Amino acid sequence: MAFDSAPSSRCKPNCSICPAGSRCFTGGVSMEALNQWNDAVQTHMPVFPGNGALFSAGDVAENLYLVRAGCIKTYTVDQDGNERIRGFHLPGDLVGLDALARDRHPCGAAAVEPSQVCVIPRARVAALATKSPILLQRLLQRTSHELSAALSLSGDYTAEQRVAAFVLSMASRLGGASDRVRLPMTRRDIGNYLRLATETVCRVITRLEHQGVLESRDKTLTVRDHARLTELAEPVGLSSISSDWAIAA
Amino acid sequence: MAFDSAPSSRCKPNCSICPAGSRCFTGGVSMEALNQWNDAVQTHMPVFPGNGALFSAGDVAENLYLVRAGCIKTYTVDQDGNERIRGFHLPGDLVGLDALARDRHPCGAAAVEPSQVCVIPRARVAALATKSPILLQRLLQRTSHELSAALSLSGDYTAEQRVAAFVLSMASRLGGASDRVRLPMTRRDIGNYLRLATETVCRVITRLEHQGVLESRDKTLTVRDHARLTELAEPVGLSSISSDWAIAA
DNA sequence: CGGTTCCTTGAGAGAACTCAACGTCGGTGG
DNA sequence: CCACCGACGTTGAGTTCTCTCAAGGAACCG
Repeated sequence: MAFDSAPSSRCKPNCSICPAGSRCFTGGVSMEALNQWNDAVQTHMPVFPGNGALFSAGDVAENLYLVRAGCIKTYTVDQDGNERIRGFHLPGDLVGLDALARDRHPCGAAAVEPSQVCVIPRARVAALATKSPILLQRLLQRTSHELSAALSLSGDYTAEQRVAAFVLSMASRLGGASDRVRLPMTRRDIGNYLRLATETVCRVITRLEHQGVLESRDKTLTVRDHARLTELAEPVGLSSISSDWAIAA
Repeated sequence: MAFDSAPSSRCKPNCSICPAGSRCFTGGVSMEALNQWNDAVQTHMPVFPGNGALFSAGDVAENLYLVRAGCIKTYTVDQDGNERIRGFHLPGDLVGLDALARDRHPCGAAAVEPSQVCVIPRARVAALATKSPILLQRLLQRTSHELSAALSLSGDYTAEQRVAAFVLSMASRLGGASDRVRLPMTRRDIGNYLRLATETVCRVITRLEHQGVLESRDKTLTVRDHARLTELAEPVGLSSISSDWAIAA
């Protein structure tokens, strides 16, 4: 909410030199559509953990955000004060999609690590969607991808399956070709997102380490047995969802 | 799949006399938008349980469907053959939204009870979305509502909370003012959807009956203690999602 | 160098699952 | 007409997985 009204930076971004690169929402669209989109982007700005939220649940949805760098989590807070993390948004991801059809944000958003987001006024998004079919399609696409991810996690999977799917999903979305995955969020956040106790997340990672599937060091995991991890994650179906973003027309 | 290519009925529906009435996706839009929508509706047709699916996961998404009457379930089948129900679609609900941004259906759809659906060719939907902002908004709205519902159920709630939320959600979506709720699907389907064993669903309903909260008779439940049921369901937040469809502009 | 947060490991408890059995209902065929 | 069969709903008993509670160590910060 603090940032919504008072961005601390006001430089106009240029999509062609964005660090999110091809992982961006706009990846692969025509130059014309990209320029339309770029025109709609008002500014980009930094977001830091602990410095207040990007926006809070119930706030008037003024903007749509696009993660340039870092990691943004969205969450709801129930009346008992318990946080429920709805998703982690990585570079190229949109934040605030679920407010497109409403006036207000149904969830809050905050940085997990020092991050940067592009700001797109909501009115510009709506206008753009009617002008550019490809961007409209992308919006629907991302929204339905989020839907699929949510549905995937709503299954009754074991802790091992959930963690395996999460690791693979993050690896895929971060787009690195290497086996190393840096998880910027805390174990508590991971557990909250996967609906597991923090301790269970730790235990599972330890167990997978003993089995030679993973290696854990600080916040970085190294995948040692990719086949086994995939086998574990397969029923959840989370990884297949995030990886086809770039492919779809 | 069978129906996708060979509808057994070909009568052009008229939105103004539809049994789904105001609960429909189009509820409350201008007459002009409604007519545009009605033009896009190709036909309506019956769907029966056990007679094959409306469409299957992986099928080319040719149409969007709108439930006129009955109940349609959408589901995925994992490689072990286990069905995972993603949602129940009641009169006025759209089926196939998650395929809007793709070529193929990510899930299958089948009737839970004898039902009727309107058929809208996918190409017409896309065209309509760019022409009519209100219909586009409704599409995004419904998609994000489904997202919210999925996220609600992904929480780690107790069996009692899940069942309570489900009953209230169904009651609200069926739109009846009475305390009676007919659940057309089997206990197995309910359990599958809520990620509970069939037996657990039974036990919970029995327990709620003993507590004087519910009364169960065949497939119809009667809510005796609405306050208690709401209290139980509240943390899940499922009921609040489905009930504001008619309100939003 | 205290204080805080995060990560990790252990022990016990509880909720839901699995396995199993039984009653009911509706359809089928002898 | 009735026996049989399968699907569904319900209830009981034991098991398992994850959570809760508890504690210790490591990293970070004022």
